[in-house]
Amino acid sequence: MVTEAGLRGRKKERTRQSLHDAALRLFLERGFDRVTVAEIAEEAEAAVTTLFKYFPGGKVALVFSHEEDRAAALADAVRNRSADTDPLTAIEDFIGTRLPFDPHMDAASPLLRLIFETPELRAYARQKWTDCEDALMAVLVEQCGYPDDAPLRALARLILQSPDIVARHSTPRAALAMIFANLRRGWQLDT
Amino acid sequence: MVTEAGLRGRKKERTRQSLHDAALRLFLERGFDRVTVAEIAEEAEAAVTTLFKYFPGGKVALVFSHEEDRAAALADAVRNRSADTDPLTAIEDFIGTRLPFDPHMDAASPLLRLIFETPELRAYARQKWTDCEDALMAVLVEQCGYPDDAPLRALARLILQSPDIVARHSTPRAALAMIFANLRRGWQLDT
DNA sequence: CTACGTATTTGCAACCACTACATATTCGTC
DNA sequence: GACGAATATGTAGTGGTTGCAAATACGTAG
Repeated sequence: MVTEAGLRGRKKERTRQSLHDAALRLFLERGFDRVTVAEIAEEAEAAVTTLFKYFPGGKVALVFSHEEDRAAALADAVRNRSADTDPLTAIEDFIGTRLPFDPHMDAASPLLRLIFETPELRAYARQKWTDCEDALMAVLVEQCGYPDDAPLRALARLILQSPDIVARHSTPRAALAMIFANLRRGWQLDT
Repeated sequence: MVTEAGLRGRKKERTRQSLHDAALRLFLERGFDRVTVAEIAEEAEAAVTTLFKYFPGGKVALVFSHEEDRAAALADAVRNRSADTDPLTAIEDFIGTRLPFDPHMDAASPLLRLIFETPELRAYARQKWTDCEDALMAVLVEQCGYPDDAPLRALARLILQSPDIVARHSTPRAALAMIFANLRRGWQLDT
């Protein structure tokens, strides 16, 4: 999403950023539930109602400022994969790029710690993945021959759990690979 | 859990039941988020504070009155399985007994419809399963030889998603069997 | 540069889930 | 019947979230 042109657009972006920054600063300083939305608004020099206009997802959404249409991106990644790549590998790669980068550096990242240790935030992050279920299943049905839809829906569901599963792991990518190896063996999609 | 003896115990049970009944009646009549806890308390002739004393889980918990220590029950089911049953089958059977019974009868059940169509309630039901993750992984580690813990944690996670996955299915048990067949092939535990 | 229409912001009041606390009531028991 | 412990109640919050009408700021046409 590109920043709107004009003074208005710039101010909008600045306000959004200001709210996001204020929220992160206060959350990291005091912990998620020791900060009120009123305080965030004040710190960002905005009204509470403005805050909710920018982040309809509420307090939790303030942490995740850069939203993407992940479902569409995931579906694209599978459809436009290179010829020598099977669907599951394309999905694995896609998820891999959305994972915390360096295991040691990121494990120490205060923001990741905050998200990991705050149930509400973790649930939100997880749901952003599971919201892709319908899209993922659609693309699986389209790309893999399979007698029934049910196993593919189950597979989609299980795949979308993997980011949250490996997030607590010390080597997320390795854990992801292990899960995908087992899923591949279990479902045998190939085609 | 057995009802406590004496007048006191009987009244406690009656109050709890009264709150549960009132909540279900109102929820089914108007929908979950069109009912306030104040209304439920009034309908049950109790104070709001009393309501929260009985259901610390809040509004959602009012729907699920009979709580069990599911984690312990699941672990027991695996440990005390008959000699010719493997761990995964024991788990599958356990989950099977906690699923909605008759597919046609239950699909029409207003209560199940309510739970299914109310995100908050579905999330609560799902979490009661996923809360068993640690216990299930512990028992898997104990019962199955496996080089690393990580795949078993992933397996536990995926297994505990299955109840929610198959809940929307027209033939939950068949769907469950299919998922477990794939998981079995994928993880190859067999001991 | 000015005035007007529209997008955005603001403060206010309200709703509701949930909690802390002090007070009252009820049950079991002596 | 009286006393102590468990339970219930009402009140008064806190805090997230929303609706609304008034105020403000931006873009633009004249």
